[in-house]
Amino acid sequence: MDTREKGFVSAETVARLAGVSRSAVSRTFTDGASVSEATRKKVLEAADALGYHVNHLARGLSHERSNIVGIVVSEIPTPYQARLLDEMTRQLQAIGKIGMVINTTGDAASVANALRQTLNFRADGVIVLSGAPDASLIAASVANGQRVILINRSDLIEGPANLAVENAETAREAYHLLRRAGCQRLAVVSSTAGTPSLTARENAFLDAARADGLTLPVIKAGPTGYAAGAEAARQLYSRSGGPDGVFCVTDLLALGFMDAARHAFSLRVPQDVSIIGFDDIEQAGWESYALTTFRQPVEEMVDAIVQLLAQTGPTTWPHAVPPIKPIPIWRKSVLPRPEAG
Amino acid sequence: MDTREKGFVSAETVARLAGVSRSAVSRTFTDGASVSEATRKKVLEAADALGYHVNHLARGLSHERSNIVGIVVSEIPTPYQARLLDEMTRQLQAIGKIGMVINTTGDAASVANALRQTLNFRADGVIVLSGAPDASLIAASVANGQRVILINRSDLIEGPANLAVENAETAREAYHLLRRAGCQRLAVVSSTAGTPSLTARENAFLDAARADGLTLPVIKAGPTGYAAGAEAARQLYSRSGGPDGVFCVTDLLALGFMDAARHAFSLRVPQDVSIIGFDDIEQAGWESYALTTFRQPVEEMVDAIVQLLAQTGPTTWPHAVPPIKPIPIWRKSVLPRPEAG
DNA sequence: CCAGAATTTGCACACGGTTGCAAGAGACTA
DNA sequence: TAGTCTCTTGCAACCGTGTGCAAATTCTGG
Repeated sequence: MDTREKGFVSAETVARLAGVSRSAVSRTFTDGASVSEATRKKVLEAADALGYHVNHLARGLSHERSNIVGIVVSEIPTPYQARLLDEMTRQLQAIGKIGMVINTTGDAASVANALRQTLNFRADGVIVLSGAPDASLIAASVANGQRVILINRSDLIEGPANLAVENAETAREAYHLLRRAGCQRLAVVSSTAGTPSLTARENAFLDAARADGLTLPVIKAGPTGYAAGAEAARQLYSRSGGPDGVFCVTDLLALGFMDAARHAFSLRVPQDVSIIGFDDIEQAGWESYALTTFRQPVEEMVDAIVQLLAQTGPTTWPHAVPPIKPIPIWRKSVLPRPEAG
Repeated sequence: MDTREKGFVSAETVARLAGVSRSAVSRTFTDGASVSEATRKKVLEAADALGYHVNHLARGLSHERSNIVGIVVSEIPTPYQARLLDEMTRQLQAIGKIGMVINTTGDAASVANALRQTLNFRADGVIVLSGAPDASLIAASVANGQRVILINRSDLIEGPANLAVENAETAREAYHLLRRAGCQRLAVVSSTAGTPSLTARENAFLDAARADGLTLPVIKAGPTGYAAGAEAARQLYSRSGGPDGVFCVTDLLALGFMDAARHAFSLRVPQDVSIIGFDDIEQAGWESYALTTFRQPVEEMVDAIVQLLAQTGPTTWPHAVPPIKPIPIWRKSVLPRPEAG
């Protein structure tokens, strides 16, 4: 071994051991730099012996890219968020970048802090999965040359790209699915979280119903998915005339709703009530639920984002990235169309 | 606004605008440095006008701490992992550090790469949640002064801290719980993933049974939790004499097992079969499952880890951090003791 | 108003890399 | 052998920040 006791080893040390200049070491580890095969070999051997690893922080100083991408997120244990985070870190690594996740509570101050962190670390870009960042702060990020990508934030600010899912169209489709299944008394279940996506789904469903002359109850029984869904069922079925068709703006809400409807009110799904969700989280496919829902094509979404991040060039885009279209997944929580039975 | 068009603004620029030296700017943003109130004010105003943010990469160069902590993980969408990741990022932020997550496939090469990344970014420490890192690579990390914390890796290497959960003791407790519930034909359900934790639980349960003169079937029907659990049930019940008491080394396995037992074989839980899990993921508490299980005290675990990371001083510890004790959570998937009924 | 103490400020170097530039080393041709 | 061309190599400047040291300024007390 060597005599070094603590701290990281630098290119200087490697250079001395290999008997070359510090530049030679640098070039050995820089793609496309000019080094002879002989010195490269000497350098690699010395580096290996000393356990040398290029300092990316220092590299990021002179180079303009840090290869760090900030991911601003909240409620990581939520299946949908976790899935997104998984795909995101994986694909970022595939293009040589690394994700720095910043866990927020979702409120403005917390998100502001998160954005500041990404600026402090000179991140190449920020992906905002949750929370509604202040417009001025986003402007600051963009002004500093940072790429900002918002997911499903409806704020129309110039500069950041906004990856949108077709919430409204899909909610309308959900409405017609339930109608065609023969449902008469519809209801919408949402949560008090009130993110732009959820509100968009809610409103589109209500609008479609209004076009048919119906006004529907909307229940928001709490902030978190499963519990709020269960509570919504309790409220809706505690008196007679409960719905026979329910659109839950989130799969988690749907699963909670289904469990409460079945166990607290002995309702059968879909015979007594048809339930339709949104997201297609893994649990929606479990045998106890077999939830009919709309899949968010996470892989495709992340792919679109990562491509934006990968390209070099201008750091602002027209914020109209083509919206992503969820895919209907038929399982067993919605009655088949009468004529199709 | 200002005339700067692209790129980040540096302390130099702020200094010029404020009419002070660059040192003054640096000191304004350094805790405990000596600056007069007047210049601090001038600097802060200029910084605000320009959108200046201290460059943590540069700061980490001279300073010994980067405030980055690597988190090596795989299968993020798994509820248990997601929960751990959530708590980890949250608590790291609370002590002023930031988590850089590296998503691995779990195999040796992938983990090796992950560790190299943390060295490249001069992370203050690495937390390895999954995968079995090569001993030599860990040694390299430790030699470079990086704190390494392994979670539930049984490898006894000098240097890294190893946070252990009492897998064996808890599995033994599970065995006695099932026996006291009156179960006669026991089985163990595990996965082909074969991580040290899972194997430890498996073996301890089998050993306890062997002490009673029993030999038990162990089914490993696949790598991923839910599907492997369901498949295990299919294998065990496809011929007569299936178990009336099952220990699933993971909650996900238990939920899959339960679903298949109920829906494919019309078995009642717990009347026909008692099922006990491990982890206490959120879904275990859902009404459809009401799984009796052992909770891993994630918050407490992460707290222990973060405390190790927070302290300054030597970068190696005696690897005997006091092991964490899971807490039994009684729900409805195990028969109550006969005499207690 | 002055000496001395206390505080603030700027200079210059360090941190660990990258890179333009010019000089050096071979290789090839005439 | 000289001349030209190509490939390597080292020097030195730079990226943006922290900080020891000495000079400059302000404050305090007489």
